[in-house]
Amino acid sequence: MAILQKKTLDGNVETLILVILQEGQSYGYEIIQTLNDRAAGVLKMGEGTAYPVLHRLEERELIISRWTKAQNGRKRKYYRLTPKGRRTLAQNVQQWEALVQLMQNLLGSESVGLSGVGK
Amino acid sequence: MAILQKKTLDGNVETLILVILQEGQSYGYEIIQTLNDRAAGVLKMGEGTAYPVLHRLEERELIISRWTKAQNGRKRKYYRLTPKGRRTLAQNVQQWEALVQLMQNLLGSESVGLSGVGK
DNA sequence: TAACAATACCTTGAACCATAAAGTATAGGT
DNA sequence: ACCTATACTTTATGGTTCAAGGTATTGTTA
Repeated sequence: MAILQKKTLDGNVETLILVILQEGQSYGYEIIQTLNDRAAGVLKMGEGTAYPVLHRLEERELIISRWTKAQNGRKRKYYRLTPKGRRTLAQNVQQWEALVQLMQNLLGSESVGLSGVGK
Repeated sequence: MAILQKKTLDGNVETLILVILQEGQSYGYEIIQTLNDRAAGVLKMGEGTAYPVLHRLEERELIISRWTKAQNGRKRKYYRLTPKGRRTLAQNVQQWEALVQLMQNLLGSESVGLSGVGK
């Protein structure tokens, strides 16, 4: 059960968060849980990673926030995508797909992985 | 024809170079050309990116170098994988595959990309 | 022959990113 | 009274890519 290391994840956290928000508004704490849940053990994103990214995204106007008071009495900062954020997400996905193609292109020919990594 | 941005590529240059070297020994200048050729316009890696990575890889003993004098009279520093490098490559590939699964998992449900990125 | 392009290496500085760690605050349960 | 879970924040650190600038040699072209 490989846990994704920092360098593997590098550059994709932004996209991951945008994807979650594309499915509907959410707040930091929930976004982290959603991601870690859906990643099924592969990902353990901490708050120190997610919150700075959210702030960066808002500064770039890809998302906007709104403070709310939840039924449980807690304050939550809900985020949702802006049109600009939607466009950026689509571009990120294109970048991702280009990278996948490149990597598959290079990894494909040789039988790398799948062997030789015994404990 | 999307050109891979820095952040997209982040963390994968090491793997890319290890893959090339797994196919046989090579030297910096040639590795760069090979990668850019095979990337077919998606990647334009510069020397300032590749050489530091090669030095880092050698320091970590994932590759070893050997100076040679080529037929054209030029000096080349040939690199080849060490067993440790081979293991690391295999691990990197595993990490990559885990990331691909995660991303596909999250991107799959919604129709992201493929539209909305005009011009 | 002088100039240039291609080959081949190197280093430095800036910018960016993920992350651990430490901190604040509140609600609810034991 | 204490602890856990929820919820947000900031700072400091280390790692990465990359543009830019630099050296040196070979072969080609004006």
